[in-house]
Amino acid sequence: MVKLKKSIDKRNALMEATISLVNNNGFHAAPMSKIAKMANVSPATIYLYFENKQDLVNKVYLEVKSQFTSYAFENYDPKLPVEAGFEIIWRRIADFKLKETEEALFLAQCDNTPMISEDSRQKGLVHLQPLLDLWERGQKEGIIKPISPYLLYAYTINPLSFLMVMQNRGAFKIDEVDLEQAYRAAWNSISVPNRFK
Amino acid sequence: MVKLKKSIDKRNALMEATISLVNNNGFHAAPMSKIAKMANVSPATIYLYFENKQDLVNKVYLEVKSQFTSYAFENYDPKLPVEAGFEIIWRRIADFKLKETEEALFLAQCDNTPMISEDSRQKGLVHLQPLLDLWERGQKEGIIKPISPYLLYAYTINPLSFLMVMQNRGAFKIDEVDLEQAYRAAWNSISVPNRFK
DNA sequence: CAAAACTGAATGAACATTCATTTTTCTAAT
DNA sequence: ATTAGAAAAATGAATGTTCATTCAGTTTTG
Repeated sequence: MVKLKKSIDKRNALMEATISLVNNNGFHAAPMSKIAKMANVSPATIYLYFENKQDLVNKVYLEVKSQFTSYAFENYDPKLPVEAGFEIIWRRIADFKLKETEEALFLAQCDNTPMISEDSRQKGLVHLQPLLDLWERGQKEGIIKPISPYLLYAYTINPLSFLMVMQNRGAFKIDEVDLEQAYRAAWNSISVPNRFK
Repeated sequence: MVKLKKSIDKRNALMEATISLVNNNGFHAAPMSKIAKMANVSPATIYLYFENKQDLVNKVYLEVKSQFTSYAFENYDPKLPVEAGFEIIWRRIADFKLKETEEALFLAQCDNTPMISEDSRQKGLVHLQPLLDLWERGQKEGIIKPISPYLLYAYTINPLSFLMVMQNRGAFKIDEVDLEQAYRAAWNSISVPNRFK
């Protein structure tokens, strides 16, 4: 696509409309016509900014994923000790999932749809590297269990997605106490037990 | 719908076709016409067994969910001590998710689609009660942390879904060692730490 | 031969995408 | 500064496809 100086506002409105509609009732409930209407734009205009629906959704995905990782590492310093660094990142991720619900919910919707290409998923993961590096350092120092990063992710980050979705579905409400307990659970699951602490 | 003595074989074939097609590429890729073709049946025949697509999918969901819970509690005895009982259930669930991949994947697909009604979700949860009871008993005995069952689920069962999906996506392969580590992570996250054990 | 089960083709709605025009913005010559 | 007119943006309606569901008729079963 040739670089054009089209209105960035319209592009943003389209992306936000996409997020909002997908959140509301899944990809199923986000036809191009509705997206256009919500963004106050003609359906045909979408195709000036995006190649097609796949392209639109994947672009939104990458944009939101990037917001997510920026947020997660905002006040992380790789020179911090392992446990402190982990807690900072974990709490930022929790914040994002519980406060930026629109964005977090959209990402959760994307996790399971074939609308997102393998390529986009791969790209979306790249910016998570600082967390993987931290874990590796923790393992070298004998603080974090020597297990696959997939396991580390499954037991520390993924539960937050589940809790966020449940909270959004109205099943229950996460308060400060729950969050504290969730952090303890996450850390206990991946840290090397130390009975002499 | 009036009770008819229609062939149970056709009904089963339709359910299996649904699972297979949904797994292959999401609900998006499972049109009634394809489901019918895969079950060697006319599209019109589906409507002799199910009211409509929603009904079909929800019935399959409840059926598979029920298979899942039967499997999970197959050799569980509520009189077992808490930790032993938990380990038995956890390992059965892990087995189901990692060996009965067709069924487990289908359930994961269902977790995020608006095609499944709130009512069906509710019904699907009912048979999980023995696990909730076990957790409650563990909490009374001071063995399991006094935290919300949603947290307990998020940190012990949900990670298995994540790992299953990742394995199915080819991202990595769970071996015996991973499984052992996963169990330790799950138990460590919810059990009351005991430094004198 | 009647009731039940089943069928392929037809119907109509929803949707992504394109197209022929119109509207807006930009440029540069007066 | 103004404005002609070219380029860029935007549009609503049209197109063609896919799909769930229905219907009129056929086949199977008891």
